[in-house]
Amino acid sequence: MILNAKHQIASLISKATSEDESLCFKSLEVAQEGHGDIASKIGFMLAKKMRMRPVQAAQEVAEKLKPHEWVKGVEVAGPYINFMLSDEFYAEAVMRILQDGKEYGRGNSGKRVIVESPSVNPNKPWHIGHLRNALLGDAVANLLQFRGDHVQRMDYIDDLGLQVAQSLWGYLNLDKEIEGKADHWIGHEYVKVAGMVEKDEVVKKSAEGILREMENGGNETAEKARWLAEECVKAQYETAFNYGNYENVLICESDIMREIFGEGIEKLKASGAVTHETSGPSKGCWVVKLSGKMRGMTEPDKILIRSNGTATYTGKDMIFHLWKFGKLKGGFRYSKFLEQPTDGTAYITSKKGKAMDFGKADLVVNVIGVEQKYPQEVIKHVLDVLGYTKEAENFVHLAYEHAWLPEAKFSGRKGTWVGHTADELAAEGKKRALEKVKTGIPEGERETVAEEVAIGAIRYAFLKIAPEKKLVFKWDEVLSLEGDSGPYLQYACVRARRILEKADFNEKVGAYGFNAEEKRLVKELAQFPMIMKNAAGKMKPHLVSDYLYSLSNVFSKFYTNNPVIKAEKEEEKKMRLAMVSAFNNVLSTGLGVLGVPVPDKM
RNA sequence: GGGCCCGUGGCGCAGUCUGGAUAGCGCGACUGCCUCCUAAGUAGUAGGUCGAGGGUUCGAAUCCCUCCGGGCCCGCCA
Repeated sequence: MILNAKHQIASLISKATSEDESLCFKSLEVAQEGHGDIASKIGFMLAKKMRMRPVQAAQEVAEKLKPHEWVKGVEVAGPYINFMLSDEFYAEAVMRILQDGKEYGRGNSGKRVIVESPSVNPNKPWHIGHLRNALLGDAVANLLQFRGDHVQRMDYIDDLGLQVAQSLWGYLNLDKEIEGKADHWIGHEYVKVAGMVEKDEVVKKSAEGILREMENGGNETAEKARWLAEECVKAQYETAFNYGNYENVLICESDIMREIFGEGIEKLKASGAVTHETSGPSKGCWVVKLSGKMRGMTEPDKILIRSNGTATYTGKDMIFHLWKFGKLKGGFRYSKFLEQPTDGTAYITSKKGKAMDFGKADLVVNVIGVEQKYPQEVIKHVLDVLGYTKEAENFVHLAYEHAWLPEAKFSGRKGTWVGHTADELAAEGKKRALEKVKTGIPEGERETVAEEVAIGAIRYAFLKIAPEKKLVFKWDEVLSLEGDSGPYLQYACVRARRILEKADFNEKVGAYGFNAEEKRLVKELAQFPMIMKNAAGKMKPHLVSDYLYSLSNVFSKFYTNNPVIKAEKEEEKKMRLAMVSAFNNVLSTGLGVLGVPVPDKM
């Protein structure tokens, strides 16, 4: 709605100045406190052209402005023109939100999008670094869905890694039975075996033998490895579900190798983009020549196929991306993996299964650590070389900085994740929240409330900071229940809902004179569509967090000083109820995108 | 050697893309506010050379250049 107001005002300025409407629009911003509602810096922009100083230019323009029902007043403040919006605008803004309901601010872009996340190796539980990836991926997927994209949440499972082979070696030779939660068990097993491998050449060779069998496929060891990997992923998904995450499809590396790799590599070879080296350091390899085309690298080539005929990680990923963009004829078959509590079935690539409509994306978003920036750029570059210019543009590496502990970085091999897994974080959060839950809440509901508060606090803590920011992990900050935190937003939402429960609300509201705090609230609400569109375009959930926090802040101030149910006049009560309902609508939608749950009470 | 990211009150951040009015917020510290819709709230006080220096501009935290500090990357690992 604030956009509509800006367009109206741009039109007024355009008529007054005969300047292009888009230029006038560009001069507008949502004003800060004390400078009206919408401010124009058109004075600066036209000063030179009009051969006067900005202050005079603003004065000239202001005098020629025609009235509009949404504009109550115009004030020239030095070089700025400040517009005060009318009660009619505010009333209409509130009604618009109520009419649109859940659809308010939603787009209809209709793009096919793949969001790849979190792609955690299937040999350990999620630690807080993986959690950051998963939450970012989930929130970005939600944001794009809100924009109207058709989103495939895709999880890449590296079931052919040495880590899985080593864990399997431990399973076969040491313990033979999974105890407790599979991801934790496998994680410990891996630490144990990795330690042995360092000292014991026989173990090392044995584990490497397992890896070879896995890569060859079609044997009992490979089946077993796949089974173990899936057990681990299922356990990791328990963690995911606890945090409210879900996936649509899991793509296993073993299936990439079996189903699409051959076609992909032939395509690359035939395209001429990949060449076979007959001399030099990369003799016998298939490489992409990058000399002079990519900055920041010493070696001019990137090897996709090694001289022994096997594929590098980048080689596999390259072909995976040809598939993601629908550039291969072949594809996968899928079978059901898990029924998810939040959003239906997750499918996994498999030998049998059925064909399904995954892939063929217009836009690919990879949520991957910043340390993989270079191989990701290689893929983007090769797409471009292959003539897939549009696809190269629509290949996005959403890089995030890692989260680590004050004392050390996480290492799967060394087991530094022990005591700092996403599971333990949720448990600790719940414990802390339980201490704060009001005694007035019945015993049976306290656990649920504490869980929702904890998950909300953690999700918000991760999502409120920009992904490129390093995150040195401190329990107290992530589990904060006050101030700029998840529970603050939940609390505002709960208070709003309680008011709505206690009062009869009829959407028909007559003419009304808004006070300053009411205007602030409505103005904030009216910016929601603009904020969401911007956040989706940039794929930055923290812009949503920021907005929702300041919205809740404005609501809290409104709440403190403006009684709703006990409002003095009937019109006042009606309009305030409408505002509270609009606030509840916007905040609930926004929290939904962030995946922050709202408890019934707190 | 080259490339990318970060540097904003004691601590943690937003704002930088798209330059504008006294640089916002949270934590921590201090002082107030619950006979009134949930005080996980709210009102206020103290605390800042926006890493440094130059440049562009009527105007720079924001754009350009140089430098400093921290991190990541430049593999026939993934």
